[in-house]
Amino acid sequence: MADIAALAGVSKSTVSRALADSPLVNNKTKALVRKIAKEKNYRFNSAARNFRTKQTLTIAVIIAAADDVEWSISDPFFLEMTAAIAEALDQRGHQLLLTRTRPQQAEWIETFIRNRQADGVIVIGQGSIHPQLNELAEQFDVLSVWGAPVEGGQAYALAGSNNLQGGRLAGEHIAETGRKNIAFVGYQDHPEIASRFTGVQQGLAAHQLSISSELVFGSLMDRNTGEKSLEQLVNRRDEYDAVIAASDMQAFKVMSALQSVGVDIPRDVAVIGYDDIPAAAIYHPTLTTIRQDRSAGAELLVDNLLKVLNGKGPSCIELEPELIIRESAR
Amino acid sequence: MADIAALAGVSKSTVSRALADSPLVNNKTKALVRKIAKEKNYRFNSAARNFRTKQTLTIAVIIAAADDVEWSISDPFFLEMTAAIAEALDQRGHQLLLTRTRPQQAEWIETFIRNRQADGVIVIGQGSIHPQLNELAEQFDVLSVWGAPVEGGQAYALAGSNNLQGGRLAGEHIAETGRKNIAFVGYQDHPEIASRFTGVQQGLAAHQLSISSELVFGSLMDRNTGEKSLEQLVNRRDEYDAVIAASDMQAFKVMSALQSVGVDIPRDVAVIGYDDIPAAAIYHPTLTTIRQDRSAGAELLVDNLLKVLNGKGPSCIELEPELIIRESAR
DNA sequence: AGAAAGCACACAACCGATTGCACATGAGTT
DNA sequence: AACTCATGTGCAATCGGTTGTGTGCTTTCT
Repeated sequence: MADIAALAGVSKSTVSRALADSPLVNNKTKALVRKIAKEKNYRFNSAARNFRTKQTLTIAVIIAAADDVEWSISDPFFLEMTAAIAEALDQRGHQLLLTRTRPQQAEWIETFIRNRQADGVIVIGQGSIHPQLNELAEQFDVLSVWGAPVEGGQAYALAGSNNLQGGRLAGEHIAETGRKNIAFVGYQDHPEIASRFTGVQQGLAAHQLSISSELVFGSLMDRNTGEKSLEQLVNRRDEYDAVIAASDMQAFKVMSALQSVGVDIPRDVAVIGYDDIPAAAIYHPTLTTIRQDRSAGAELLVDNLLKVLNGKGPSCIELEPELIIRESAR
Repeated sequence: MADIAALAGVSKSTVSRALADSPLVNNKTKALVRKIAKEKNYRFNSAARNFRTKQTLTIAVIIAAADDVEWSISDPFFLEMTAAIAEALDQRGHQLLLTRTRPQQAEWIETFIRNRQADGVIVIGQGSIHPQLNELAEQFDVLSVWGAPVEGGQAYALAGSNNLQGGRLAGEHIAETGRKNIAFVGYQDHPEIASRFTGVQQGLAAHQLSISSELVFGSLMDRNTGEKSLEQLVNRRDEYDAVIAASDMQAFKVMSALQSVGVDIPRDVAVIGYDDIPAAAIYHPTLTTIRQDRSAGAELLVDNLLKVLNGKGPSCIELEPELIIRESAR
């Protein structure tokens, strides 16, 4: 930058301002400086800039893994959400720092914020760590979370799909296809899943149906109990004619397990997932599911975060999910 | 840091050295400084550190999307590889900056290197952009790529699975199951896929089989021609009794399309994929595939990069792939 | 005992940009 | 003609660590 200044016959400050398009600089000077900078192929040093401005234009993204689920591989939905966030951040001139810190571990956020490695943090998957997130949000206003509203509210910015509505869509649709005995699969202690479950119940209730408590199963993704849940689900296969799963990945597991024992999907058992990951359209049969718009969600997460970083209070927005009817339940 | 220095009754430099565990500092002083730093909950400012040391301990990861394929969503394998790289980097004390720049676009690398946002770059998926990568590697020694060796060598560090061997495993296995008429699906102009194809041919040749040129199809993931390729593949379904796909995602597409027209997998047609993404074990039928060890691959990519950054020449290492026999072809 | 060597620490420069403030110039006003 | 004001530019401090060099003290050796 000093070189550019010398070449242009001006001072460093003028170069800095010219490059930053400051109104303090004469247009002619500005043009000259820029021309020289371009010729000399000048690149600003972002380490220096970050240092001076105390902003990194970088956002840390954490895929929240509960201790009981494997990190990252747990669900392609999270990975794709991450990709969508990368895109949204990029459009707004920010970078994405992907981290594998487990948010349950204390101090994690300090690594990013107090060390000034990132300006803010996006957490994908609120899972069952709401309390920790809330505590952090009260200390640092730098948090944007994908998940579901929690009773009593949350101190962090929240974005998510309307899980209640999503569940309702699934419940109503399955009822409309004439199914009577519905099973549900998923973590009950995740706010998102709990809402979906409630929604499903409401949707079924609208058609005078309900879910028997024996047909409610824990998450198939759970490292410890997943295997057992799946086994039970298969054993009781004569007791239901439809399964509503809390995620597409779980729906796949359900279908695969049932198909292996000769159950025909959807003739014998209909299956509905949640997320609409790309594989849902490829599986055989193709999967009926509730779509969460990842791009819109990502933009929401990012915009929420930027608002929080600008000192505005945390917002809480839900996206309307959409029922995608495919072969597995129609 | 100045505060810590004052509290400890020493100078900033001593604090810095104490925290960095420098041998220049007396152990007692070191302990004292650390104790105070801990008490005061001191966090170093990494912006300042990066600025001064000219290293960021950050590595940019680029998922190389060809122009003809959608970014990121193209294949979960890449996303999972990214997650594995995050883990490997983390273990080595580095951060992962996820970027969506398309490497075809000139200047992309300068953004990261000359701006000092990242120390090095890992490219996942060499695709058909070897020439651009090579040119960049000659300018900057900061590149580590997942892909396959290219005729004439490459100036960048390369890691990948032994695609020739992987193809061979697939070819031999399919021959051993008694299949006679084999179809192949995948981008021929990607070095990785080309090697796999050659391997398949070799594996088949060992059993006096070969692939008819009409049964070689382009990638099903291609935005423009993918649809058409799949259609042709389905139309010619009586001409083959096995399909070897260049990736699991393509194998899923094949199975799904064939199943939709009443083809039984594996009775009528056997299918083999490549990658062994998690969904391969869940699809019905479960997918026989060639596993690429993502963790090992990620570590290789990272170690290669760190070597290059330390001034050692670019290495080129191939991992041995593994045949995973499941229901779709046995 | 005096010199050389070694240890522990302090001083201050430095990294490269940004930015508050001072200053110069020229235009506009009274 | 003197004064105000706006505009454009330069000076120098600053961000918070790291590190080369210098210095005082202690230990060791001849």
